Amino acid sequence: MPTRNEQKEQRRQLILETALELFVKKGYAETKIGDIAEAAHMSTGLMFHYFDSKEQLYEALVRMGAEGTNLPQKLPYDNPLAYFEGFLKTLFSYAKENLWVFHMFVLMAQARQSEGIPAQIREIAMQVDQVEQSVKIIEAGQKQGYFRKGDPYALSFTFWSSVQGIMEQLAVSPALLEQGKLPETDWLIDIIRNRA
Amino acid sequence: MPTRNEQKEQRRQLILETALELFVKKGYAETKIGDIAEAAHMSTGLMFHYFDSKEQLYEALVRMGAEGTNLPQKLPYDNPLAYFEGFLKTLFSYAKENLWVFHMFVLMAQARQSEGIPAQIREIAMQVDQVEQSVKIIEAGQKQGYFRKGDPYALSFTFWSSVQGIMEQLAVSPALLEQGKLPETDWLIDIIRNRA
DNA sequence: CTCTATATTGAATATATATTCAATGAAAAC
DNA sequence: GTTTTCATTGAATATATATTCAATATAGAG
Repeated sequence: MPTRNEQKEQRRQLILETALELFVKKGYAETKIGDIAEAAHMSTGLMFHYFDSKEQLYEALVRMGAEGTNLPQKLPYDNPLAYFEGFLKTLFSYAKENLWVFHMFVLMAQARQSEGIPAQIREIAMQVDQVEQSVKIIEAGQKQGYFRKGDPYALSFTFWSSVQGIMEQLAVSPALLEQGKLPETDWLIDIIRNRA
Repeated sequence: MPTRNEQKEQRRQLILETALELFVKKGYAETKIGDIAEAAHMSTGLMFHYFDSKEQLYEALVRMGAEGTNLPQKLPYDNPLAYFEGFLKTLFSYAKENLWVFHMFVLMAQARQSEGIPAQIREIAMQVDQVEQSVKIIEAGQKQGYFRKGDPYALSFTFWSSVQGIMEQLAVSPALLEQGKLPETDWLIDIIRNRA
């Protein structure tokens, strides 16, 4: 691959990373194309050489997120609690080294929930819905006694909303990471664990 | 009080409620003055009869929130777990009947965290920080064996981020409320409870 | 009923910002 | 070394939206 193309791809990547961070910190509308350009050390006009519009740039990010943030479908663990625990451990430790993971997690939720995101982009983000994806697992796990009693949807919703809240906080306050203030995965698993 | 003034106050209140809902659903910049006016069934120009600017309207909301969302300072319970449990119960049941409470809770977090909110407004919101306010209570409660072991700040942060995540979700999906999909307070208390 | 204050509107203005574009520079092709 | 392609810029344009304002309607005071 010629250097020219590599350069182009790197530049594109730089824009995506910069935009992701800003979109998460300030929201879609608050983030000006000029802000992104400045943060990426390039002229505003150049942004449009790489992406046709702000909306398309945002869409590119959401598409990346949709590919990467689904829950693994196969359970490599014999009990479903360990599945969630494994997911959290992986998520936290990986994100700690790759801050964009926090940002992406938050961006996807924003794209799903915030009115004012163009409908077609919302739909892409909707495909990734950990709450829905977990309901069946929780339901089955309840019968085996791993999860506490209660509406499976409410349990799933509570668990994932909590994770979401924590990811958001860490996304905007990375200082907490450096100080090792990360939650233990157990603390969160205990939201759904049956401790009878 | 003459009818004229009452009318004015009601109108002002209507604007505040409408703006609160929209600011939470779409964010500060995404919410146009025209949107608020339309949702409140009035002309855009009239908004400026009641508030000098969009920023001042937002500030008025944050000031209201700063007065209302601090944690009660006196513990009317003999054990600190019951304090948090009482707070959550009150919060959820009251918010269920008064949706603006969800919105206000979320708005305050937004104002605190989102860059792109004017600095002086951020500062007002910063005064309300449940995480900081709870650290000492948790620390003391750990010694008495009520709370699990671990960094008190991390525990407080985890608990409140979880609550935050849930409030956000409920603020944008009130349907969950109607379906009774609310979390049990126990599920959240178990994040911090010591179950040795 | 008349007058005054003020609530309300819709259009005008100012400003911010997304987007376009002509010009320039630099790298690759030949 | 010349030509061609494309990255890059900064200024120009278009558009959206906050804010202002002159005009009108309406409610209360006298």
